[in-house]
Amino acid sequence: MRTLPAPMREKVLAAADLIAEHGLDATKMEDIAASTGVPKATLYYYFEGKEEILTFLFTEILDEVRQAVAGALQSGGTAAQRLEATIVAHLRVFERFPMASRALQFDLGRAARIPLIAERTDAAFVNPVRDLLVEGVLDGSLREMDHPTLVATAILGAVTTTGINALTIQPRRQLRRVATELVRFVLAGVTA
Amino acid sequence: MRTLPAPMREKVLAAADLIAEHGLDATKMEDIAASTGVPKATLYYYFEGKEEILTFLFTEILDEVRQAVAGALQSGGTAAQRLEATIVAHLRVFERFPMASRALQFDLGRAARIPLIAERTDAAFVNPVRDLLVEGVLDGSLREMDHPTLVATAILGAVTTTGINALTIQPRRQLRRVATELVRFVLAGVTA
Amino acid sequence: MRTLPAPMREKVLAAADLIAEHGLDATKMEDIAASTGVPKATLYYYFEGKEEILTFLFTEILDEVRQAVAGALQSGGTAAQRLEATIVAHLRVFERFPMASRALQFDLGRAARIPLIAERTDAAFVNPVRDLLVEGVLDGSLREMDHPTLVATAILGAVTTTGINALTIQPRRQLRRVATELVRFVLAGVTA
Amino acid sequence: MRTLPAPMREKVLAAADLIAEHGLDATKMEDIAASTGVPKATLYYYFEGKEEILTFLFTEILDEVRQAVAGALQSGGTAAQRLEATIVAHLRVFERFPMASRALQFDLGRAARIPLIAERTDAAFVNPVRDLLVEGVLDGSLREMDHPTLVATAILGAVTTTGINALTIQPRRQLRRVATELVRFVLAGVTA
DNA sequence: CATGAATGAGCTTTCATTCAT
DNA sequence: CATGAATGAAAGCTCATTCAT
Repeated sequence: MRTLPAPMREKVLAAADLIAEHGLDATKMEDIAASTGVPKATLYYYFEGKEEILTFLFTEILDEVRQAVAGALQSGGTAAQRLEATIVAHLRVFERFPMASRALQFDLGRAARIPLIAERTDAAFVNPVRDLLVEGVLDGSLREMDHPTLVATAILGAVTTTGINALTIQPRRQLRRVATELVRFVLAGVTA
Repeated sequence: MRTLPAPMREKVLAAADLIAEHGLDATKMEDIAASTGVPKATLYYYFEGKEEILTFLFTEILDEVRQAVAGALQSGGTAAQRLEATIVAHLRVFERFPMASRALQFDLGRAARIPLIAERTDAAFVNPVRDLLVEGVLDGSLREMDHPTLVATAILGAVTTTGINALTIQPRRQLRRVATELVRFVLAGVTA
Repeated sequence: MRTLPAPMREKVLAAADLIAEHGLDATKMEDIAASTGVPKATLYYYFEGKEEILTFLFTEILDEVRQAVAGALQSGGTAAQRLEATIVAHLRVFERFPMASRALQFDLGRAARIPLIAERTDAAFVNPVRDLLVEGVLDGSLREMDHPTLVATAILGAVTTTGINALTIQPRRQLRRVATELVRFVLAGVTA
Repeated sequence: MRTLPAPMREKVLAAADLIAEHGLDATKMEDIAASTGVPKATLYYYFEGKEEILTFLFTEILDEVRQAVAGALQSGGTAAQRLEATIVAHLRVFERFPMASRALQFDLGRAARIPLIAERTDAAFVNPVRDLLVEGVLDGSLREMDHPTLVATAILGAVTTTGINALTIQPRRQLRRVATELVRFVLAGVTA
C-alpha cells in the first residue's frame, strides 16, 4: 500500500459507507470507484487489492479506538473512573465514524481472519482494559477477577454490540444516555 | 425453501463448519456440495439460493437459543437466578453447536441484513432477557434500569463475544469457568 | 410421442400461447407444466422432449392449413378464383389459431430446422399453390410464370407476414378487409 | 453498449454466420468468443449481454436495408420504377449479407419482441414503401389501395421470404432471376 | 399410468486484477 | 503518476431430463 495523498485518504474513508451498507464482498471495486470518484485502476495503484482497502479502513478505526482509549486511560482518577472514561471514549469513536465502525462490526468474520486486525483489536481495547482491570484491583476501585482478559472481552462485546445497535437504530443525541446506562451496567451489573 | 428430509437436514447442518471457517461469501456452493455430498442442483432444489442456506443455518441456531433461553426462564428462583441460568443456557448452545454459532457471529453483517434473522435474535434472547430484567426489578432481585432493552443488548454482546472467543481459542472444558466469570460480570459488574 | 388423450391434447395446444409470447427457448418445461396443469414428468411421459411439443404444435397448425387449402382448392371455379379461396382459407386458420400461428411464425428458424416441419409447410401450402398457379396458366385465368414455386413462396410470405401482423396488432373483425386487400395484391399486383 | 472499435465491429459482424446457423439461443457466448477470437469477458465489456449482440447485428442489417431502400427511392422514374429498384436493392442486401439476413429472418420472434428492431423494420422498409405506394397513385403509375401499409407489409413478406429461400437453397447468381420474377409478381400479380 | 424427487451438464454473467500508454 | 481498456478465472444458478414408486 502506497502512502495516500490526503484527498485520496478522505475519499477512500468515505467508502466505509458502502461497505457498511452491503458488506465487503457485496461491494465491488466498481462501486467503490464510482462512489469515491477514484478510478478503479487508480485504487489498484494505491492498494494491493480489495482486502487491503478493508484493512486500511479497519486499521484507521482501530487506531482511533486505540488513541481514544489511551487518552482515557491517562485521565486522572481511580481505575473505575478511568474505565468509565474509556467506555465513553470508545462510544465517541462510534459517534465520529459511524459507518466505518458499523462496517468493522459487520465484517467481523472477515476482520477476525486478518491477523493485523485481530492484533490491533487486542492492542486497542482488550489489553489496555485488562490492564486497567488489574490496576483497579490494586487501587481498590474494582473487585478481583479470575480472568481479567475474559472480562475485558465481555466489556468489549457489550460496548460494541450496544454501540452499533444505538448507531444503526437511534439518533445520535442518545449516545449520552447509552453511555450512562452502559457504564452503569459494566461497573455495577444488574443486581439490586 | 422446501421441507427438508431429515438426512438432508443433517447434512446441510454440517455445512456450518465450512461457513464458519471461511465465511459465507468465501464458501462456494461447490464446496458445500462436495462437503455434504449433496449435489449442487439438489441444494438448489431445496433452497432458493446460497443465502437461504445461511438463513436456514442461522434460524436453526437461533431456535436452539430460543429454546434454551425459554427453558432457563421457566426454571424457578428469582429473576437474578433465572438470568444466570439463561446465560449458562446460552453458552451451552455455543458448546453444542460451536461452528454454527461461530458462523453466525462471523457473518453477523450478512445476518443483520436478513430481517428474519434480526427478528429471531430479538425473539430468542433480547426480548426474553429484557422482560426478565423488568421482572427482576419487581421481585427485588435486580436494580432498576432506565433502558432495559439496551442492557439486554449489552448482555447479549458480552455473552456472544466472550462465548465465541472461548470457543475459538479455548478448549471446551473451560466453558464452566467462562460461565462463572461472565455471570458474575453481568450480575455484579466490575466495581469493588 | 404417445397418443394423447383428448383432454391432454387440448391442454397442450393451449401451451401455444406461452410459446407465442416468449418463444420456445424462453419457455421452460416448468412453465408449460404450470400453465397447462400437466406435471412436467407427465409431459415427458407423452412427449420425447421439449422440441417434440413444438413439433406437435406446429404439425397441428400445418395440418389445419393443409386441410383448409385442400378444401379451397376443391371449390369450383377458375384457378384464380380458387387461389383467392385458398388465401382466405389460410387467413382463417390464423383467425382460428392465432397464438399457435404466431408461435410458428416466430419460431420460424427453429421450425425450419426440423425437417418434418419444412416438408409439411411445402406440402400444406407451397406445393398446392404452385400446382394451382400452373393450372391457372392452362385454364387461362393466370399469367405465365417462369418460376411458379418462387411465386408460391412469395405468396406464402405475403400471406403469413400480413396475417401475423394483422393478428398481433389488429382486432379480428378486420380479417375480412385484410383478405380483400391481400387477394387483390396477389392477383393484380400494385400497378395501375 | 459501448462504442465498438472498428476491428471489433468486423469480428462481431462475422458472428452472424454462427447465429444464422444455429439460432441465437443455441449459439453460446462461448461459441461467439471462439469464432470471433474475442474473449467472452471482452464481449461483455462491449455488450450488455447476448441479446444486445443480436440487436447490434440486426440493427446493422436493417440499417443497410434502410440505406439501400432510401437510395432506390431517390432514383428517378415513376413510383412503379422506384418500387422495382427498391425490391432489387432489398434483395441485394440479402446477397451482400446472406448470413446476417438469414439470422434476422430466423430469429424473427426474438427480433419482433425487441422494440428497437420492430421500429427499424418499419423505418427501413414498410414506411418508405407505403409512402411510395401512395405516391404511385398520384403519379398514376400504381393503382389505388385501401390499406397501403398492409400492402407494403405484404411486399416485405414476399421479398424476405423469397429472398431467404433463394439464399438458403440457391446459388447466388440466381438472385437476378429471383428479382425479375418477384418484381413482376409485386407489380402485376398473378392474374392473366 | 402418472408423477414427485432428484440431478448432470452447462451457461451466462460477474469481477478482481493487469498493463500499455 | 494515473488510468481506460481488456480479460482470466471462476461461480451461481438453471433446466431438460430421468426414474423409482
